[in-house]
Amino acid sequence: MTVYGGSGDPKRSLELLWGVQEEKPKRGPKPRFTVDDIVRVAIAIADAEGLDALSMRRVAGDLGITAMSLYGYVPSKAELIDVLVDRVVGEIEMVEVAGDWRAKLEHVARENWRLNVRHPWLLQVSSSRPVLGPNMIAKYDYELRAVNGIGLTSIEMDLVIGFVTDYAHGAARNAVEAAQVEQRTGATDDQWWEEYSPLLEKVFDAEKYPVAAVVGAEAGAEYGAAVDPSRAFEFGLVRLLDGVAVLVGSKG
Amino acid sequence: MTVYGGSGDPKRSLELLWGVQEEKPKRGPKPRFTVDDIVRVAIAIADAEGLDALSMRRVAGDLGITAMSLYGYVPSKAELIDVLVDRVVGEIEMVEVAGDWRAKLEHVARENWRLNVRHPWLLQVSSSRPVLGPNMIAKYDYELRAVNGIGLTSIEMDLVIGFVTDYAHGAARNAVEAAQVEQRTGATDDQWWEEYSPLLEKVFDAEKYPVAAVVGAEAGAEYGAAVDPSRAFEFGLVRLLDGVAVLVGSKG
DNA sequence: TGAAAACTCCCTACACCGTAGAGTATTGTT
DNA sequence: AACAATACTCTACGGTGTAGGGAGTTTTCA
Repeated sequence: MTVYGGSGDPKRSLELLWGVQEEKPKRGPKPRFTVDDIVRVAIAIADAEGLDALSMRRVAGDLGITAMSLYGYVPSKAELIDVLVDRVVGEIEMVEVAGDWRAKLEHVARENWRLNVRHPWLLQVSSSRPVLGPNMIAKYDYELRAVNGIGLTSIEMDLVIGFVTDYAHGAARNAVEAAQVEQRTGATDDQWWEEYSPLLEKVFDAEKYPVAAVVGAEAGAEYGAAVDPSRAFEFGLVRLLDGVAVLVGSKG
Repeated sequence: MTVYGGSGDPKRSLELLWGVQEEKPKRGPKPRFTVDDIVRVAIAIADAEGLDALSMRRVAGDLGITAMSLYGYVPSKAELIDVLVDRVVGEIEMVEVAGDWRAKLEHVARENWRLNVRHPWLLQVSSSRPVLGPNMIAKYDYELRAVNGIGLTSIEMDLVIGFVTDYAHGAARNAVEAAQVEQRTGATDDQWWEEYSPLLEKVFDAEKYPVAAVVGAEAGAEYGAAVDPSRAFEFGLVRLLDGVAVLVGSKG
């Protein structure tokens, strides 16, 4: 279900990511493709149809070769995914944001949100022991600079960045799932609720759960759905920055 | 990869969850098991070996029957997972916490964290349009009561609870992945880093990324690893509650 | 100018997955 | 005893990642 990055040979993954080339082969037929071709096709598949659709057979098929031929370019699927991740991480807009740390940090959160919404399959790739490709490192440095020189220790800087990026990932996950659920089930939120609510009313005891009854009803009416992920992101972002502000303020 | 809850027939799922029984059959052989037996076995498998190991064949095998026999109890795997989720959600400790909203909200966050760490496969089940079983509803009501009567609107209460639970889920996800990566790769963080760092040093340009170099080194030394998810959770929890406090304070 | 080496790519196979469809065994009712 | 209803099994399909071995193509060296 969840796919794991960094599972393959770290050496080979790093070589792929940083373009370190062992001396290239002299004899034998020329490869028809490059790793770059494969990565491009793979990202297209994952973006359009999700990580479930990204199989070795599918990638190979789109290139016009067989699954096993890919193993001449890439040691296994795990390393391929490592490369995909670092590739799209490079899409993060790493501009110098005018203003204070808060403006910069907000931009960091929004860029992380955007990245994950644009490439939802990223949310399914585990990030423990990530393979540190060039774009991943550039991103880490860029994000740290948002909170550099405002009185935080290195540890605090690292924790704050983790806090912000994790939040953005979680919020993006909710947004992506909400967007996909309609397509997956073939029913809009309205249609779903129309079928679901009469069934639920038979079993839900509004007297036993008065708070849930009131809040659930009001929230549903306000959102026009069970949840509104985009609004939740904006709401949480303010709380989050307020919370960091308390920390920063305590250093002054 | 990600598994989707609530994909099956909502009617049948709700019946399973709320124990609504169609009149039970008179003729034919007695069922050997109950849905409860199946759920218990399935949770044991998922807890011990993850959601990937939870196949219909595996559950059936553990019960001593064949995969297809399960379809007499449960319409499909999707509904089974719906039931699993509501079942473990019932483990949340819904006690009246002494103190103010902050103490209550902290308890909510910790219980969500604990639940997801204890049943890591929960993190792989999509939560859009969740099937609202009895335990899910009880949890929602319980959590809302933590922020009831402190001047927030219904919408704000809903958003705050979403903010807190989403945070706990994300933090738990990191903790679970960090714990699993060692088992999965057969290498401790130390071993991994010993093999990885010399390779990375060849490609990492400390002059190009001075902030990342300093912070990464200090953080690594402090944690004794690349990350410390438990510490990150505690750190973020304080920021998060501080941020909510700003909102609550503005209502006073 | 062969022959051999090196390389890319294909084919087959394995053990899994969820579940459709059809068949069999067991039980209760008439 | 006959029949109906149910529980369960068996087989099959199209999918997964990738191991192993063979086929075909290009370059190098004698």
